[in-house]
Amino acid sequence: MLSITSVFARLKAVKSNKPASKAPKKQTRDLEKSRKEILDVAFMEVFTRGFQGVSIDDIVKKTSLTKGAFYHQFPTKLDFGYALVEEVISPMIIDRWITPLEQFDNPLDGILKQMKNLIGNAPPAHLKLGCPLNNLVQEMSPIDKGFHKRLQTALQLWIDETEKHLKRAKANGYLKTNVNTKQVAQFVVMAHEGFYGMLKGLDDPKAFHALYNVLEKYFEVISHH
Amino acid sequence: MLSITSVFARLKAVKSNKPASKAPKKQTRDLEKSRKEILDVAFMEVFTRGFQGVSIDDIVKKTSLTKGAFYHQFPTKLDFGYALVEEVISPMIIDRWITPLEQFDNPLDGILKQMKNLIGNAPPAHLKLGCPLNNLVQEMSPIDKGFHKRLQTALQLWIDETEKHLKRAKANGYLKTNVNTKQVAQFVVMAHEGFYGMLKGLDDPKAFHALYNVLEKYFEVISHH
DNA sequence: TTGACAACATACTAACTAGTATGTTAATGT
DNA sequence: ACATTAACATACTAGTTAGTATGTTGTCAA
Repeated sequence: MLSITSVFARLKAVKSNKPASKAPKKQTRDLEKSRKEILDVAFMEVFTRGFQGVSIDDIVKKTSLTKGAFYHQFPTKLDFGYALVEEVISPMIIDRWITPLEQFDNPLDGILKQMKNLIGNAPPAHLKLGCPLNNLVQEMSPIDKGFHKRLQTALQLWIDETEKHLKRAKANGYLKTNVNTKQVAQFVVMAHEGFYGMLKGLDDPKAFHALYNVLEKYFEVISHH
Repeated sequence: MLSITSVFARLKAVKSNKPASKAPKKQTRDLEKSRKEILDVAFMEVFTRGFQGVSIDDIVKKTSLTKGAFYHQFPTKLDFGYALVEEVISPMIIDRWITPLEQFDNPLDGILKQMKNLIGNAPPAHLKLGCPLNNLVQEMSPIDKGFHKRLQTALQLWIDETEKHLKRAKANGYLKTNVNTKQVAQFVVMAHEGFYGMLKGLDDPKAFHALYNVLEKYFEVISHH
């Protein structure tokens, strides 16, 4: 049984759950829970085979539900894809790449350390799948406007949240005052996508360290010491 | 030999029914020519809609040929995809990103200038399509071994050829002697893919300059002056 | 308790898909 | 000049696809 959390062990449970939990009500029908189950299963399917490469029949077959439930949640396959971006992938980015930075006094260290944790130490089997967001950007952004819009929003969120921490780095005196935080934030997110894309294409496990070293050196250049 | 010099310029180009320039070689059947026509048309289709998003019927419909010709050339859709990578995309990378560097005494300048030419000055409509190689890497690399192998070869070619010019840069005294040319070559190719992916996702035309400036600054750090 | 409706399940369809089977014709060697 | 075959064209198939039509049942307010 594949789930998001089993793949990304560090990913905490996100999103809402059912209303106030009083008595253990044995619900056999729960709209939100069903939506979560579908999106959870579908995430892995789309992640591994692409949006166009996955059929709705495939998804529901891996679910405890049926096609009726699917189309009760999502009017069309595209709408389902939009929900994937907004309700699964976007929160995941925050959880994996932004929230952890809060623990670092120097966000630059946090960015590097997190890259090492989540990319450098990832098993090759995971690296071959790339980045869920980047995959969808490359595949669906030019094909469908609705996708493009939502993927753009997700990317911009990542950039904006990264910049907040870079501003904090500047305020804390780690970052030189003349560096353009917006530029660096864009570059950092670009590097994430580029790293993922590269490691997906190449098989060389040493490639990460090569890329990482370059980024590290760049960070030194823009840092006070 | 396929030499697609300006693929991007022929977004709207019609098929080139070139009458023989010299001897009136009025061939109505030409295996190589047919292969070229199919791959040429198919490249744009796959480029815009993805490999899985394009059907063989779609492709042949945009061709002067039919399905019979297609399957006479390619045993299966996958084999056709492999040919796309090897016969169209790989030569394109060399044409667009490697060969132009020969004209530069300082290859680092050439890399930056070429990025500005082919990415920075590209019309937004083209940027939205991303990079043909990167698109296929993200979409097909985890799905099919044959694709993965050939895409990896193409990427490695790009890296290796880039490194050759970086070594030349070092020999010419432009690059500091202590820099690892292989690392930098990997980073440069990663940056290309990252740039493309980023600009595909975002709509901001200024994003290129932000990314470019960072890369330029990094090049200064590793350069003699 | 009982409608009433939300949350499903099941069965179906029209369109599309990769691939095949088989026919047709242009080129080529002899 | 003609038989052979490579280079196609045409017609078809079995399987898949997104989406729909319609039936069933759990849940809850009154």
